[in-house]
Amino acid sequence: MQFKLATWNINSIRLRMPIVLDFLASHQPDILCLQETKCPNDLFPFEPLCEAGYEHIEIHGQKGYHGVATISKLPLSDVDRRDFCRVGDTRHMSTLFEAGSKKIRLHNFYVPAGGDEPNRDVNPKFGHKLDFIEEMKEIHAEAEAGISSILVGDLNIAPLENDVWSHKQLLKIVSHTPIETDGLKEVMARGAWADLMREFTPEPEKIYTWWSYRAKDWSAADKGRRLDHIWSSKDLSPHLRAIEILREARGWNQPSDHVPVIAQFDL
DNA sequence: ATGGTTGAGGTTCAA
Repeated sequence: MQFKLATWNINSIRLRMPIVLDFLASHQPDILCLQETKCPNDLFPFEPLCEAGYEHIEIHGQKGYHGVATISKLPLSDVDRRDFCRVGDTRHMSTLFEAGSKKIRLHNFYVPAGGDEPNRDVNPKFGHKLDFIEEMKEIHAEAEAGISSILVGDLNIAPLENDVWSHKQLLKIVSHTPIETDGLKEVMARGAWADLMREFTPEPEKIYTWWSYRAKDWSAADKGRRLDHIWSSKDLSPHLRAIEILREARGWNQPSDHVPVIAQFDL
């Protein structure tokens, strides 16, 4: 079967509902993972999503900040909401689903942005980010016998040189500092994860999923970064058919600063 | 070197 999975940092699900519904109608992913829903659980807009054909929805939200949601046409089970760094943030949720002959554990992550100063001695938010990455090293793609894994989300790190508009100019900018990029590569190596976006589009081609709101003309300047990721256990790599980064979504009405990334599999 | 924009939910913080 064809299986289509999307991930998108939505920066407020309630404000963004019109473009979420447009996106679901036009691209019809089987599962959409959202980050930064910024929505308390009791205010989550279940009804319009159910009406759009997404009857299986799991959420992990809080008031004002963070928040992840996994919105699915397929049944979701065995939901796990893990409190990384034990600070009470809603930054992770994993679910289990079946597609074709595969059972798949799906991790949905929103990694801390880390503030402006890349020094944990003066910036506790950067320390939190590094601690979060350290804890992510425990997440293994082959953790459960007979179950494949996919990990998606806004990881707030652009690990490779061509994941940013200028490697040299961003080396001291949070999201592309060596301590972060090395840390994320170690998460991938230890957990036996495959970087599906880069398997489909190898370096040196530049790929971005985020453009700042602060640019005068985001598209002309094109100072993007690849902060959103789709990883999988290595058994799923041969089943990948396509990756699509929906750059046009950055130009939609009242856009998020991140765009959806879609992976298509033949399972 | 600095400022630029957006969102939530208040009169500022986080991104």
